[in-house]
Amino acid sequence: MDASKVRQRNLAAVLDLVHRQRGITRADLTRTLGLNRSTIGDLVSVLVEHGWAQELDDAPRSGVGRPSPRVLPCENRVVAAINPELDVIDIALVSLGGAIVARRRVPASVPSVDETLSATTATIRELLAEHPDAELLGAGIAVPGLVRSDDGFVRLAPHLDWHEEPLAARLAHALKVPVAAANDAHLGCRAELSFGAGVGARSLVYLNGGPSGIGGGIVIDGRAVGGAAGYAGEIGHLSVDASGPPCACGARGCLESLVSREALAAAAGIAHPDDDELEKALRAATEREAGEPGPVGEEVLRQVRWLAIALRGVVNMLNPERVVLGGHLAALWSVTTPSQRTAVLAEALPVSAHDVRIEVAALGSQRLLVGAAELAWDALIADPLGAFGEHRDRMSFATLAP
Amino acid sequence: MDASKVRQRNLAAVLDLVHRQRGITRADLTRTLGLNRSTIGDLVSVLVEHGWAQELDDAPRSGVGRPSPRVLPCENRVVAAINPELDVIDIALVSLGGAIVARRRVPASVPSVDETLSATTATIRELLAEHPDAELLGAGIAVPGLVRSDDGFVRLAPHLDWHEEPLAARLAHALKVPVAAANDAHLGCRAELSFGAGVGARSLVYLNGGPSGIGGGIVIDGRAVGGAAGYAGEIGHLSVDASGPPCACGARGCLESLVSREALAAAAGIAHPDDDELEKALRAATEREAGEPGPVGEEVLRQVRWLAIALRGVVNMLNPERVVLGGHLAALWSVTTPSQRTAVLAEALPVSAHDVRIEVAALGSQRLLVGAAELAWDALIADPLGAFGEHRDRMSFATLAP
DNA sequence: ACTATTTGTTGGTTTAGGCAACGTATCATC
DNA sequence: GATGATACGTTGCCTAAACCAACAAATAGT
Repeated sequence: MDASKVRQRNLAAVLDLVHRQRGITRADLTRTLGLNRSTIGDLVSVLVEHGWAQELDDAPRSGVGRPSPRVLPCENRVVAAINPELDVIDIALVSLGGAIVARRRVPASVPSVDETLSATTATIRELLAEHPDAELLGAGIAVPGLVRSDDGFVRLAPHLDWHEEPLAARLAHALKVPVAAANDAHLGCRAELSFGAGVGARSLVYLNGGPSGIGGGIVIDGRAVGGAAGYAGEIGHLSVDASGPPCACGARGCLESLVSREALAAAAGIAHPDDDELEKALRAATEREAGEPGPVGEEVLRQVRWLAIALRGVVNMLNPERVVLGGHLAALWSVTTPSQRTAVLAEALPVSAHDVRIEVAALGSQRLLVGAAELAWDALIADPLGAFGEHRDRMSFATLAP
Repeated sequence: MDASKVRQRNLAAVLDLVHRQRGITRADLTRTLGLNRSTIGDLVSVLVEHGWAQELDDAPRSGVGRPSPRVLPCENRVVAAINPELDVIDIALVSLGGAIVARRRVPASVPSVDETLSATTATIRELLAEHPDAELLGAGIAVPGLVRSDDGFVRLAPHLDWHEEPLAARLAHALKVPVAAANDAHLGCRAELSFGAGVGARSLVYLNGGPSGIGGGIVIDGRAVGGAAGYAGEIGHLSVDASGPPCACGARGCLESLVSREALAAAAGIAHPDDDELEKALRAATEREAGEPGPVGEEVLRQVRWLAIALRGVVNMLNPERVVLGGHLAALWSVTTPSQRTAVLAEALPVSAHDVRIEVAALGSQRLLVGAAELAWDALIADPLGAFGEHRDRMSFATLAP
């Protein structure tokens, strides 16, 4: 830890706040980081010089004293965010500050890696052409599968039928910018942590119900948990019923084989709904059933009970500050009654259960793109000077195996 | 992050290595920390001046070049480690470097907090009198119960019948040194991480089978996970069988109600064994039964299967690098066959299961004392100059509520 | 207008890590 | 055992960067 490392950390800390708060006054930076006024001034001016931030004097006059200028992220700096799905490749440019600058959903049908890469690079080039100011600095990919965190190598994406693909390295090769990849639920978690229902939490557990099952992400001490190789967070494969039905993973009674989108949709009488449709249908059905226990209410209750077993285990193990539910778990949660909700953690250890807030994810359909962008920003924000300047060539690209 | 904080961090990093490696050459410090030779020399000399370390020229001649002196922890600096149990209060002085300097097991019978505190302070005074060189710098308490990490406040220790006790604050008041307290399984985990089966692991999960159930500890990125308030790690209350027997915690089918010391001991035909006796009895019984499935082998198999369900969940959720089993879980593991062992993670996600090492805890009956000492050392090592020198009075004691 | 308050700005100070040159202890070879 | 190569400790100087104090600027309230 020498002086230049200190500089790098402090610059990163300032830029991170500017990014996550989407603008913050210098006075607030001073208070939050505990550094001297003059140091903050210096750090901000370095960031401005290097094109990361701009200062604006639109201070919201908030009391006596000289107004503090707001430091805003430079929005022409963007990263690409990619989320390949079964029927579409979702691609966006996301600016510093987490705003989606441009987005395109490219139709596809269980795209191969080759198809995904060519569609992605072409689309990103188009989007960049339409936004000539935008400066592409990196990219992040949200993959519905197991991704090695070191190098963004896709071990397995079952629904896309991808196996052992050096995805990040190949896209980095094509785009000539650093590319990172991670599991989609991880990145949903990252997005909610930075800009959604997880803002401010130091420890949280995120559970996402997606078409391909239940995934999740874990945050401890403000940092996403990857585990030894990046595969952490597979909460869908927590066992909740030893004698339950077999799961695709080979085990029995996994959470995701008992709490499923399909069963909910079937009970509500609709097929292949998106999250909003599902929630609307569930809400309508439960209102229709009113107090009486009908088939939808029963399915909801059944699923909530299985979810409760998993949440109890997670809360007992990790004592998180917050639990965030996304996808069909958010739909499920939104139609539960207050008494059902309190019952969910009634059997968890009281000391841990008492202060947990269970919340519904906030970012909707932008979540995975924002999360993928966060992943890409991470490396850039961690070293605001390293990404440019004289040693750009020494930058760590994900490398393609020969 | 100003210059003095950098100094503090670097001093802490050096001292931490000296402590955990129980001595390390200056050359190795240089390589490990990536600092300049002259800086390491300076840092070490500061630590020596302040009485934390000593340099010895007993270099294990290991090649050409000028030999590097070894930096050793000063072993007269000690912390007290306390572990109240049902029938005994285990008390020790533990030196920097993690060696137990003196230990006394004070008989007791479900001691109250008052009894524990008076016996503890008296015993520590005796031990200090017997070791006039020893300089007491702090204390750590391993409590079989739920402890708030902020201030070492015991929320509940069911088997001792302690409720809402400001334990650390009261002992700090009596001893006039900073005192920390934490859950015993947490501290077992800390001990194994620093000096036992977890050395070198960046992420590990520790499961301990004790007389009062199954506790645990989680390490992510080399740091113990406390959760929002310090109650994380209660892996014994992970549900493994939705329709299982009721647990004392109010839920059903918790791991610790299906995998228990009592059932193992009963099957082996002994009462109230300690860990070693249990392992010996199990080993003898399984050898006696040889290949044939006897009652002991069946109980072992049954418990291993429940354990496997919990471990599968933990591995899928956290993707740890290592799993360490202690207490009766170590005994259980040590009598399993190779095929039973491979079956344990056979149904976990292969990417996560593939690289996990399952190991048996290494520190035996010293574990909790060493872990409690680690907790006490943490605060001291983090600020080697702060604990002494001019601002000793500004030191953060756990304070007793008025 | 005047004061109190908060914040940005500037120039000098201090802290501590890096660096290069030099001294020193060991090993291998002749 | 001299000699050279190697690795490491030691010393003095250099520099990066955060802090500090004094001053300037901009606001709110009287």
